[in-house]
Amino acid sequence: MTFWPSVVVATPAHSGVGPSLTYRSELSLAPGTLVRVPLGAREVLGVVWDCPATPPEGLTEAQTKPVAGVLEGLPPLNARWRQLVKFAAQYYQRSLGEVALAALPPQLRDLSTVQLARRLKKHQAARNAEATPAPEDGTDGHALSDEQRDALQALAGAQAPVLLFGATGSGKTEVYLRATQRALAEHASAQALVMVPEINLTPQLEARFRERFEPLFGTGALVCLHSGMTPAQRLASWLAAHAGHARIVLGTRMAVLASLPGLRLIVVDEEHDPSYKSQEGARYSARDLAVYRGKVESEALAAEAAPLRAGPHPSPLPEGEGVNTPRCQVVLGSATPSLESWHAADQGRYLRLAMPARIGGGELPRLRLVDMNHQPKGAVLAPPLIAAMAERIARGEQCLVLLNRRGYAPVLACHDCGWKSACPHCSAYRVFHKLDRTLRCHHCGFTERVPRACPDCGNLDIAPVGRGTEQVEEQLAGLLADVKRPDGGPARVARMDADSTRLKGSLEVQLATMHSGEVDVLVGTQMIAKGHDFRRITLVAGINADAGLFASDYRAPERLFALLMQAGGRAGRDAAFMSSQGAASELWVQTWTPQHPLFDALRRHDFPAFAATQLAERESAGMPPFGHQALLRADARTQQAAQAYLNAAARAAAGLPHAGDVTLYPAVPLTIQRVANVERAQLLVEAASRGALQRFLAAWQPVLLDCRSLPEARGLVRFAVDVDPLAI
DNA sequence: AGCACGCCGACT
DNA sequence: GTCGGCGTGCTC
Repeated sequence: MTFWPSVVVATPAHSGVGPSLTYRSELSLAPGTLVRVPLGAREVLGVVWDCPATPPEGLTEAQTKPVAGVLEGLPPLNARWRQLVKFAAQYYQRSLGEVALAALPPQLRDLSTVQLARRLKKHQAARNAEATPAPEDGTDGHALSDEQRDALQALAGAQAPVLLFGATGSGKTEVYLRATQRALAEHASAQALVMVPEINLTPQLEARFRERFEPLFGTGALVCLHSGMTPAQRLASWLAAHAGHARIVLGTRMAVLASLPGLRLIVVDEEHDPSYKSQEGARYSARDLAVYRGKVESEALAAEAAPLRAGPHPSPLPEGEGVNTPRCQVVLGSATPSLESWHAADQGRYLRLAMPARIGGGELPRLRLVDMNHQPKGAVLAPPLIAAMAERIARGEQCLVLLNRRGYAPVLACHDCGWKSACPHCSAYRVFHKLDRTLRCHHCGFTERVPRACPDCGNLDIAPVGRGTEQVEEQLAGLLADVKRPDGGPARVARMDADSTRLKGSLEVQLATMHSGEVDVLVGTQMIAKGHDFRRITLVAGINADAGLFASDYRAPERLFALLMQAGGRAGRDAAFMSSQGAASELWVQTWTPQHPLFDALRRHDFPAFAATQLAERESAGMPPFGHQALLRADARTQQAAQAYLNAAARAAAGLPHAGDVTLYPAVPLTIQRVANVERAQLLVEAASRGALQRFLAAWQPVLLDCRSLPEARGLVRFAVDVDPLAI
């Protein structure tokens, strides 16, 4: 007997290959089976999507090739996973195979069936050797606040995704831990997925989870899944999750697509963070997919449970809507939720649970706004801020200084002829890095040694313009040179950004010097605002915080509010230290627009009020979450070609079904028009509803392929659709 | 995406 | 005379 499995492989939507390819097989292959199949001249990894016993219409035996091999020892990917992948592919306008294969560990693609079998055997042996510890009550010694208790109780009965709106320091992590513990206790094969926005944040959360769950489930029960791991580690983690051996998967956005057959809980920590939106390949939102995945898993669990309860042995549990129905809970946590999630909670689609108070009764930092219009001209740091920092250091407290710019200065310029350190490959300036005397383009990576003199006129007087973290570190060291710590030592300033943490392990080293108190002032980019608990910080300063407010991005206020709230949350986290110091924590913000209403809400720590005003503005402008957007992006050798392609695609859209439900805007160049010698342009699509946008995009897809071959689009390098873009 | 086939410039 | 550039086209 012959079967005709339809197999998805990693061909992109624009390759012209349909959603799947049909092969031949002597065996019936269950949907979700991983196979190796011939494709052109090579052999690739594929996922069986369907396996009928009759060939599809119009396909002869001669046109099909046999399946080359089955990856033995791997259970098939289940129907819920396949539904998630199918939804993601459809929603984000990508091919099924591209999403499916991107969700699998890359090494699975390279390994032969024999190599894989060997690897699986090794893992099994290692697992057998590992002893399962005697179960203990892992919650011993972890008292809950009333708010945490209430939140957990509400969470237990929630039939919708939960938006955990918890202030910085309110103990959201403990809620995640308890929710995980409860979910895992439900069933011997139950699994939990916990996501964080950045790789940097995994180590400390991993430590918390290990400490709590290793005594209960052993060392192999928790695995991490993120792009910072080696291919072998990623494969091992993925296999453990897929086999169900891993009870907890902790990872970044990619983890949302992991195979988790026993999934009962999904936590999305810092759910507002833009890192959850993928910016290349399939541009999915891991947060949105988490919500969808929770729904799919819950429906499957309910369908499984329903016939049991209706069966001959009725459940002794109380009857009623939803009571004790097993489900996969989704928890979105943030102190400054995304407006999308906030709006969903307003509408009752999500259950909002608030934890406004800090653990131990600590106060949130007081806002100190510095009007830079009234400060000495050219001052990077206002004198009152310097004085406040000096005072704190003298008392043995620490300060954080936030500046969203790496390097010494964003531009190097010649005052004589007007030369600037432009990148030859991008429409951007190269950043002056004083430490290694280089000019570096942060967009394409092009790096050169700093010229001794102006390359255009030979003038020796070339100077940095503007300031970055390196320069602020240098200036602060000078300004605080005479300040003494309580131990009599000089104040010490350090810097932490992507440059200082590039080497493996250096992040940990820098965090350790901060924790030990060696460092008094830490200057850094966004990365210092996120997650890290430094107990002696009492002052946080955003020194060029509102630069982003002048950008045209309509999400700028939301992002600034979240950043400042998050940064401020680093201060005064240790209530005992604060009361022993007798000092209040402060969040200093240097701004040229102190009258901005954002700061009023920030002063009151009133996110709900801020969200309400932002949502009102969005509603009147028809912006998300009230309207829905997609971008068509084009990369080309010339800006003209990029725009011509986009405008041709827009013209061709006119006759399409559902075209009347969307608005297409003219093509425009991106803010940074050229990167690595590729010209970039985009076109905005707006619709009143998600459904209308989806229907239009589906109809548009083939047109987008056809338009590539138009004469005016000559020079087009690639195009991509970005559904629900974060920036337009 | 890969990888082939295919037609034009600098090297043994 | 070949090696190799990347432009077009196909993959069950």
